[in-house]
Parts: sequence; C-alpha cells; structure tokens
Amino acid sequence: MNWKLDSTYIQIIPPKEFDFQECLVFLNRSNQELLHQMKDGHIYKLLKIDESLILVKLGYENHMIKVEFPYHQPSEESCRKVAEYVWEWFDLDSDLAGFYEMAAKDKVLNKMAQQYYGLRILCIPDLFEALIWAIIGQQINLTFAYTLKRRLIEHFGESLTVNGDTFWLFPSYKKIASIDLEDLKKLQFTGRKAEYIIGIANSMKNEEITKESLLLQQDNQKIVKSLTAIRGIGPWSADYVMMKCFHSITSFPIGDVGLQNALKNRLGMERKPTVEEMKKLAENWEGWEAYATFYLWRSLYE
DNA sequence: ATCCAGGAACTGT
DNA sequence: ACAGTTCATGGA
Repeated sequence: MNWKLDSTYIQIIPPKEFDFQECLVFLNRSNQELLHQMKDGHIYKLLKIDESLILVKLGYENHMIKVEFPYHQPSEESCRKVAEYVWEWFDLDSDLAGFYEMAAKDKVLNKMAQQYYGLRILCIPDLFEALIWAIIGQQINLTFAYTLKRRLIEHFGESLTVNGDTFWLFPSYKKIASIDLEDLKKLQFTGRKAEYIIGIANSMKNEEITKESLLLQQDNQKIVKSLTAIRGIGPWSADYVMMKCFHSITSFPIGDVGLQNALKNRLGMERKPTVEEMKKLAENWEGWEAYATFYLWRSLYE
C-alpha cells in the first residue's frame, strides 16, 4: 500500500494503470445504490472502522486519490484502516501491465482495454456484503437485485445524516442473524434466498466463516471449495466473491449471463456463446480471466 | 402476455 | 457423475 497521511486528509498513490473517472463510471451504474454517492466528481461513502462511523470523500488530484473526512477526523490508526479499505476497494494491489499486454493482442479485449484503460475491478472488501450481494444477484435481473439490496439496507443497515444527506452502511451479519425469514420475505426476497442470507449471517456470527480464516488457506482453489460448501453459494457466486473480495485475478464466472451477453454483443453473434466457445476464447486470457470478465461487464453499460 | 434474469439445491437415475 | 426440476419474482 502506497499512501501518505496529512493533518486533515489522506493521499493514496495508485499504480500507473489507474483511471479514477473510469472507476466512477462503473460505480455510478445504478441510481438505487445506497452504499456510496457521487457529487461533483467526488465519491462519498460511509465506513465503520473500530465501531465508529467515518464518512469519507474521495477525489482525484495530482495523480493521487485524496481522501477527506467531512464528518469528523479519525485517529491516525483509523486513517490507516481507511486507506487500506480504499486500496482494496479499487483493487490497487493488482499490477495490470500484464493484462494490457495480453489484451493488446486479443481480438475481443483489444478495443475495450484501450477504451476503459485504468478501470480496475471495483471490489467488495467486506466478506458478508460480498456473499449476500452474490446471493441477491442470483437468477434475477440487475435492476430488481438493486431494489432488494436497497430494501435490505434501508431496513437493517445503519445510517448517518450529515447536512440533510443520508449515508448508509451495509447491514452487519449480527443484525441479519437476529431477524426472521418473514422479515426478508416481506421485502420480496424468495424463501430460499432468505434462508441462505440468514444462514450465512449466523455462520459468520458464530465465526464458522471469516475472511481471515479463508485467507489462511493455501491457494484460491481451496478458498473456492470452502465457499461452495456454504449453502447458497455455488460455482458462480464463489467465483464472484473470489473476484470482488479476495482479489483473485484468475477467477472466471463462466456461467454468468451478463458475461455471455457481453461476448454475444462484442462478437456480433445471434445467440449467446456456449460454455465451450467461452473456454476457447478464454484460453488467451489465462491469468487475467477476472479482469477480462470485468471489462466485459463494463461493456454492457455502453 | 411472455420470456428470462449477473444460479443453486434438490431429486431421480 | 449427470440431467431434469423447483424455486418464485419483477423487469423489459
């Protein structure tokens, strides 16, 4: 992590392959998003660090991400944790030089890599949020998925109101572990999804699932195996969580309908590609499957 | 109306 | 191992 602490703000120095505006485009894809807000080219997001609420304002100046604190100034130790969160959020540890080198020679990715240069996978550092968002997104359209997420947050998340603007946190697993199936069904969650979500909240409350213990596993394959052992988490969700929470650049959610549609569009096909056709295309992406996927998802918002 | 959506568990062979 | 079925609702 490359960062500096000033008296009233933090500066984060991203790697060369980074474009703040491109990341903003992706973050702005739903007008139902409650977990961050855009205003005048800045991102506002509420975080909870060491049990205290911290509102951050992110901007881009002099090739650095400037993090300000409009609500109150956190301690030096908390500032370090805020910097770590932002570093993870924008996936700043990945060195994309190899990705662009590969993409330049790839007929599918070539144009996208230039068009979206500097876009990085927008991550979900919080494991509970990543797992629940994967479950919400299963087998429903993205608009409705955002509706469900918004309802979940509004009913069970903490919020902070500053100068008339309300900022939200994703609900904690402790809170979700305490609610009933009916509470979620009332919000139009299916019974099945309500079971999965409350089940995961309880497992995390009992510390049967923690990000820390999963990170101790020797390789990504073992983490995937642990994830798919969780009820409600299948291959697609496991790969999604690997990309968005564990920074795996080789994960490839091949069953993803969005990915299939993006490829269909880019290749001018009449139908969606088959799994075999996708594997063939992905041979050239080896080592960068997650970034190829993310850029293809981005292409759906043109 | 009709199809299907950023799947997964369950059931039967 | 593998294929078929069920879940269940809103968006386009």
